[in-house]
Amino acid sequence: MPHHSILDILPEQLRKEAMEKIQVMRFPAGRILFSAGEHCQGLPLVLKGSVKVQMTGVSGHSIVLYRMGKDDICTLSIGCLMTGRGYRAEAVVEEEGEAAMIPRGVFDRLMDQSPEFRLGIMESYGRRLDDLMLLVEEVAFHRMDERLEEWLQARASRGVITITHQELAVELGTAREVVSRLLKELERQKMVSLSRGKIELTGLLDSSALAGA
Amino acid sequence: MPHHSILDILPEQLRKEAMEKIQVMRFPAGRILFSAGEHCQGLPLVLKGSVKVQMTGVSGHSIVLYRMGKDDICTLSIGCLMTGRGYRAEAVVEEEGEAAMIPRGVFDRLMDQSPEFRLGIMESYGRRLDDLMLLVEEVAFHRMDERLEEWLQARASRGVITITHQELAVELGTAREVVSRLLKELERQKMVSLSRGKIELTGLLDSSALAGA
DNA sequence: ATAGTTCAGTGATAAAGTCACACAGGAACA
DNA sequence: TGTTCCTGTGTGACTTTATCACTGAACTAT
Repeated sequence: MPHHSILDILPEQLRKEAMEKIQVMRFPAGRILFSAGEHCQGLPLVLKGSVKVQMTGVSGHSIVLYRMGKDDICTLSIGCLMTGRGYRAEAVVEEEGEAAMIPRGVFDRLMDQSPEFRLGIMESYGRRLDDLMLLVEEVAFHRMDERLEEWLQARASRGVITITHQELAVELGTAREVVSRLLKELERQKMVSLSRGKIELTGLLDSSALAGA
Repeated sequence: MPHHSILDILPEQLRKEAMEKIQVMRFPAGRILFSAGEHCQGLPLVLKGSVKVQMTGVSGHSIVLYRMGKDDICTLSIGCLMTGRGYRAEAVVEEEGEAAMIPRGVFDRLMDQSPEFRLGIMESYGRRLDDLMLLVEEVAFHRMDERLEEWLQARASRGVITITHQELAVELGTAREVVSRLLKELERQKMVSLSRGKIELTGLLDSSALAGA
């Protein structure tokens, strides 16, 4: 493996000590790591898979804030741990994977002893800040039809996406009806073909066709 | 003073070493600390006054992301320093004040040697994350008229606010025309009275009247 | 006073969000 | 093999917000 987890690059002595107190847990897709209002039980460091973090507004509408992948530590949890306040958002496993649950004491010790670990934490924070700033800009200033098309293209590894309009609305932070209408318009333009719970990219949006051509 | 700067609580030896390499600078209101695209020249730690951070979208519209106050370190700068990439946003001094410019080496040393400093940094990051998450929720799900009223009330220390509609539009991440129309409607409802560059709170919005009563 | 600049107001139109409801596709079950 | 139920989708009507294109008002400098 060319890539090591942030825990693997610790000095041997420190690593051994840490690993004794860290539990590694497997998470199936769909598993909720924490919900809004709950209190922090330890810092999840994602080792494999991906987790999406979303929040629900007073209106009851939700929006996906960002995703965590390999070597991301949950910066939200750090904040909750420090302040003792509950989570403001919810974390849901998207691709099954595993995470190391780091207890507070170990976290403090690693921050104290390892420059590499510190760097990893700062990078996680940096990514989160960047993600959120970009999201604010998107939500505030970009048109919904463009955002939808971009989202579809970004996930178009295969030509078919399995998702409901409601879930897609949460991804974009809008209402289900808006997504349904925009998708219908894309279908009229022969860019997608729709069926229950499924979106097939067909026209200019279908990058897999281009790759295969 | 009951409150000490994060630098004051460092152990004496460390503090002396650090202060030798840290420049304290005064900033007048309106002064731009950094602009989008620029590269990081050092980490500003706000000692006094306040700084607003705003970003401009491709469309040319801007939005205020968050504000920094006493003891906030510019988390955006940490990220820029680490990755070597340019700033994505712009920082403007709002209330004149002063900031300590911490060079990279000193920052690394303080992170290594001082748990108190580390805690301060993590708290700054936590606040930023919180601010941005709340902002996303606001922008995505709240109505503009409510957001405008809340903004006005939050700043209504005195009954008069000195701001142009354009500046207010940037605060809320919308267009100047929208602000003008909503304000005009508030004026019809006797909540405010408008004049060039000035908004006077008069009706239910005027908390200073309540306090004085 | 005059010219130039910044601010504010407003109509027309397009995009997006809300509300209310109809209907379609599957799953479960009799 | 229907019938029932649930979830997902489509759509009309209406409101709110964004955009475009102007007009005119208020201040500034000469």
